Amino acid sequence: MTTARTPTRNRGNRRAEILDAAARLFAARGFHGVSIEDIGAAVGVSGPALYRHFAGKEALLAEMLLDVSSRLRESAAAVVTSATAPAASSAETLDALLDAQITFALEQPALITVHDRELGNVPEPHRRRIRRLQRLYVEEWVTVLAELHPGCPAARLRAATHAVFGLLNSTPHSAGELPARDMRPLLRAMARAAVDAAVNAR
Amino acid sequence: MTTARTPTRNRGNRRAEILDAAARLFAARGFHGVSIEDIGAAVGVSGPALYRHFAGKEALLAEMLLDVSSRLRESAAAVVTSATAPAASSAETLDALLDAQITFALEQPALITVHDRELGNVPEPHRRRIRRLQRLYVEEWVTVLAELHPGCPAARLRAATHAVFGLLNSTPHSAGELPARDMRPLLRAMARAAVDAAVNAR
DNA sequence: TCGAGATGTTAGTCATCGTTAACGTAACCG
DNA sequence: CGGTTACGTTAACGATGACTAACATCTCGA
Repeated sequence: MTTARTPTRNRGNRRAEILDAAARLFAARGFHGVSIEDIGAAVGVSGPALYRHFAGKEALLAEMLLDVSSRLRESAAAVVTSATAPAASSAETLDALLDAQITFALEQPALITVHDRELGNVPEPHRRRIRRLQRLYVEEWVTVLAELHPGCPAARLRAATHAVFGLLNSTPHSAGELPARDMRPLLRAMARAAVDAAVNAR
Repeated sequence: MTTARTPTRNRGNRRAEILDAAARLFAARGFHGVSIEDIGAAVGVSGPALYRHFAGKEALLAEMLLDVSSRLRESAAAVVTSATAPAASSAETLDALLDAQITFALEQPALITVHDRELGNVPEPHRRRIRRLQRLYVEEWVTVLAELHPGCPAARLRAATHAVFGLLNSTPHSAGELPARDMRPLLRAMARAAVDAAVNAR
């Protein structure tokens, strides 16, 4: 519990440390169920110290969600654009998208949880930007799925995408059931099968 | 918007009306993001009137979750026991479980949402009972899945069950994307495929 | 008719919470 | 050195919110 390490402590890490602790707390008890004092205590400082790093509680949440949604979106964009150069099959691109999302869900369950629960608590300037990024991320998936099965209406593909996210983001609920080593292939297999079933019309 | 109908108004309905409104509000803004005043306003009375019907805010939540989890559990028990009499295949039993859960998710999205987010806010006497019912519900599924593929370890089946719940409960997120008429078969197909993929070892 | 019970209302309480203010201190830089 | 910057502290302030108290009203059964 001795927090100090060097006289000049963890310099830029405080912000990240706070964001990390806040994510876990928000995921566990919800945005309004966590106080500024709680977050401070989780990183070893107390209360109003957070205002040295963030403009306020909502700003903290906004930055957190903005970071998550842009990271997701960027990872998807990277996968898709890098795949267009060679004649990569849409199926392979989809697998890459799946793997990226699975990695994120397994490594950052708290962030994933907060990301799809707490958007409503972000004030309006940033709210729109986050929604936009989320929409772009979904559309990335929809585009790939559309190539996989051109006849399928976009609404159905969107619904299927959300369903797959629901499946993959269930990770926090089954925490501890299965080690990540087994969880990853299980989720991959289930998600792939679900996507195929959705895309192959009935 | 004229709320009165007969002089002797909706007698026993007030409680149900309150629970319904509270479920929607909790789903949208989280337990701590909703005030007693908000819930009262949603049913046309104001504030402390709720204490004529519930002991408090937490008691209201407890009753809501207890009701949901026992209804789910009962529906699953009914499906399973009614299926054992004839030589119903496990696959058919699983389909019945799936359909029941899909119906619930499509008809009561708010309840489903609150059910897997807000357990942490239920005080301890009831918390245990709700957890117990949830566990029994999951075990009902696991039992059926185990018959479907005896070699599969129970932990894997449990994880798969949670993943399927995640898929089916994604309904609130894709609200409006697709009409329920199309949503139901889509969810059914995706869930069935996901279950098969999970159970057939790799 | 009248008293009881069920169901509201408004006004107040007490705790909690987000945020600001005022103040320390240690490192760095001229 | 001396002063700025970065980062903390504790003490308030104001708002909100859960819950209680005191007080109507309406329906109904004896």
